[in-house]
Amino acid sequence: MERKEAVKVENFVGSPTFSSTTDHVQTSYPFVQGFDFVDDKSSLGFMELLGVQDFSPSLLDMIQVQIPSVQTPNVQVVTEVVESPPEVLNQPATPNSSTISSASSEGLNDEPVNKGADNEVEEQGKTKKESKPKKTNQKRQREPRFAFMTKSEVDHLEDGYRWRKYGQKAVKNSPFPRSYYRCTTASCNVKKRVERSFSDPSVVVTTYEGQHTHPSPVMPRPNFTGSASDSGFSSPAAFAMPMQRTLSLYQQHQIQQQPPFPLVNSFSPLGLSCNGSSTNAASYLQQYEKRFYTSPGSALLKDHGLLQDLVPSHMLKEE
DNA sequence: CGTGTTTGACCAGCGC
DNA sequence: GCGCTGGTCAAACACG
Repeated sequence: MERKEAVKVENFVGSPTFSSTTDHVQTSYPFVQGFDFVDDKSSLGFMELLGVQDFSPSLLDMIQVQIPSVQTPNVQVVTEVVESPPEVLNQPATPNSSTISSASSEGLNDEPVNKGADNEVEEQGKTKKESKPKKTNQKRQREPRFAFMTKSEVDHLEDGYRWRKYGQKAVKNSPFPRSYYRCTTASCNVKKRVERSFSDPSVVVTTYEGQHTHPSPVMPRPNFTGSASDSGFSSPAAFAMPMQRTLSLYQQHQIQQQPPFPLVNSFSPLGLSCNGSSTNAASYLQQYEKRFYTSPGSALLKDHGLLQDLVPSHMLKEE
């Protein structure tokens, strides 16, 4: 099954069908409200999962951007930053600034998190019942999460990392199940959830949680100076995550001197260091901006986690 | 044999 | 307290 998907991903990347263009690519940033398919309760489950509750239409309008297609892949991405508790999101949003977000206390603690998956694994030779002295008085803490929508036939999009599926649950009011994946690399507890939009079955919603503590194990570091030909990719891991779109858009905004949203999260949701207590979307943006614009080539090459794994090298080359 | 998926059961959080 | 739901575990299974 998974293998079949992998094959499909390859086709997804390289096939002429995929490279054919659509009229536009719609990209929404970076609030949950950006999920324009959220129009019923079925999707709310996901929104709740993301910890967002306010779905203001006006905000939605504000953050949605449509850009004309220029070599636009048939992909729709809605990038999203979800790293804040709802109360933080309710902060007055300045239209120009990246509204978004904000500091998230959630999951950014240095404190060891009692997540059932990590260290617990070793101790879990015992029965499940007697172990799991999980959270005591503290609420469950989560890593910052980043979600984006991708218009794709396949549910599990290749992103250069290796994932192990550890669960699948039916989503309330949705015919499509949600799959849970964990990074297979030891000591890396990045997780991701994949589900298909109920309203638009062609849209896959992927939510990443946590940060990779390692480079992509699948894709050899591409040589951005020309390793990837125009004809294809040497690795399936070079899946052309529509991030490229956001990058372009980001640059557009730069040119227009219009403070963009923290698209940085859409480039590399997990590749940035966000271990600070004051981490927020804006600071992500600043971080990325700094790295990207001070040394575009090297910054991208160096360590952008998903970015360099998701964005085809020939795309980056163009940037 | 190693790796990954499937799937039922379990657990915690939350609302009532 | 109870029921619902999301998230996770882990045994069984499939596959190369």
